Amino acid sequence: MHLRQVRSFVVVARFSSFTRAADLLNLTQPALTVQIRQLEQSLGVKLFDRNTRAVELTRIGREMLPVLERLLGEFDAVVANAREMANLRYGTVRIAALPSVAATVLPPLIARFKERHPQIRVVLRDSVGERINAAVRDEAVDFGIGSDIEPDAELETVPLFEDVMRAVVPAAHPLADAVEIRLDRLIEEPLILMDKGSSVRSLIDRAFADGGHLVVPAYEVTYMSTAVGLVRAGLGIAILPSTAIELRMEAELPSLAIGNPVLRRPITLVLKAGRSLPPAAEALRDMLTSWEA
Amino acid sequence: MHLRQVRSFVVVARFSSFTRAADLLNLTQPALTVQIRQLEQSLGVKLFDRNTRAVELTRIGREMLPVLERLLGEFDAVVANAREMANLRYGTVRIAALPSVAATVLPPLIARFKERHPQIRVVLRDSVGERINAAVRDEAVDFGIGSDIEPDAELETVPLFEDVMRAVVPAAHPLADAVEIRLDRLIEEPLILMDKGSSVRSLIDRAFADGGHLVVPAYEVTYMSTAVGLVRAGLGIAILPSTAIELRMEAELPSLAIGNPVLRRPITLVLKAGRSLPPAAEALRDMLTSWEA
DNA sequence: CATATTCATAAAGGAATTTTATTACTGAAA
DNA sequence: TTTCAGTAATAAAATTCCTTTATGAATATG
Repeated sequence: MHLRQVRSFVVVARFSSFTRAADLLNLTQPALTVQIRQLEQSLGVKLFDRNTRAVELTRIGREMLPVLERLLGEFDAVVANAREMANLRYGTVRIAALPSVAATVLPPLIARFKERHPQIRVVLRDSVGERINAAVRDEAVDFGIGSDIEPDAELETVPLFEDVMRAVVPAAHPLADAVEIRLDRLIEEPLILMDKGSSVRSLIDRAFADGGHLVVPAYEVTYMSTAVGLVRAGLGIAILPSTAIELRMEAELPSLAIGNPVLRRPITLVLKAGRSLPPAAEALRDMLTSWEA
Repeated sequence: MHLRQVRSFVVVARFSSFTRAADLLNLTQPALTVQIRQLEQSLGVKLFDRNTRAVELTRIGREMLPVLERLLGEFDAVVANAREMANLRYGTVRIAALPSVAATVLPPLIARFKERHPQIRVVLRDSVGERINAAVRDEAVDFGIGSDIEPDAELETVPLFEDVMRAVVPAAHPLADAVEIRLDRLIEEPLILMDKGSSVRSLIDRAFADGGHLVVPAYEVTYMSTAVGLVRAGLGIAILPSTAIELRMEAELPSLAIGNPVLRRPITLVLKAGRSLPPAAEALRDMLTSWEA
């Protein structure tokens, strides 16, 4: 049985006429006659009683019509649904991102995306690096945004931008007017750092270790806003990603570039290798990769 | 979208392999590749991520698989259902018949039919002549069995057999040993006749009228069994169709042929003109027309 | 590094479907 | 009753579509 035949059956039944049905279907009448005959043969039952003057459903045809019509409608709905996904008029994008990115870079991007594609749902999950990779691996998310991804055959990474660390100092601090500070100079100050396990912290620990230092932070916090609060209270200097600083504090607190070495954190897109994305996710990814910060 | 493509989709998904799926579908692998590509194009979305080493559903493919599988199953169920009807393994036959026929000739016939086709349901409705025709006309029944059908463009009739009227007399009646009786001789007896409106009664009234007589029955009954009861009580002579007498009373009561004129009632099959019958109804009709009483 | 396996592609062949042209039938009108 | 108009069925030709054959490209395995 072919769907085309079923479609023809429904139209012939509706019009009680092969000629008019053929018109609507953009077919010639003999083609339609053949289609109905084939459908009847594949079902083994007559669907229409027809002569040159009238076409009428048989009892069995009458019984089958609503059933087949419903099934046809469901098929069409599936197709329509798929096409809406293809046209970005329906769908969901699932992302896992580092909290710093999820809180700063992504919101305006997602806002622009929603503006363009209001019917697409975006699910954003903030997680630490390792969980991002895991989520991408089991396809719990369409893609992830992380940092410092170790090479993994299952994962494919695309560099997005580099996040440079800056030192955030209290307004009253003697360094407040400086432009840049060397990393080893910071060791003398009470430091406010992110928890161990965060990608920002690993980067800082590694940099200090490379310089022969061991950091003992004055405060360890989970959220960047806490770090900012501690700085504002004059309790120490925080080392935070520049994206977060630019977006969240504006001119409120002074921040200094860190030199020698510059602390860079590459922010990368994480994709499951060899897997295509749903159209909506692809569109968002494209906006992300072509994005000028 | 074609059902064939959907079928292929399901099989490829099940096997995660074009080659093995093609095997199962009795196709070559390139043909299958083309089918899946076409399906993807008609839907506008990728269903599989594939390389030469692995075939895996995309997220959208994974979402669509159960839906399409269900729809495919429903289609197959419709086809299977139709084929079972064609093979007389499922279906219903609806008949409207005169009460005398419904009570006597049909039961053994239906019994034989059910023996041969146990899964077919037979719905038998007993009605008077006019209602039989109406039921056939609006296709409330597949066919009818009546008598004395006036020509009607919408109806087609097939003679089945002739029902001959006989006089049923009480065992103690002086005529009990006779073989035949003339119709005009019956007028002298107390007669037990069916209600006006029944086809048996019309036949009798007409016959008497032709002979210049007006019948005034001693009893008018609705059911033949009532008539038989009255005869058994010695209250009169009943004029009943021979089929009914043979089948229901056996040797219990004597009955006489009626001569000059013989009262015949043609029993005919009534069909809606130009309409085909469902397979089950056709089978029962065939048994009926080829039946030796 | 070679090999075997697997999916993709292109061209040729074959199958199925559609169109064109015609016939046969039916109901309505002359 | 006959004719006419309209309709579905049929047959053959043309076309479209699909499948196969042959081959290529990619990748994991030994």
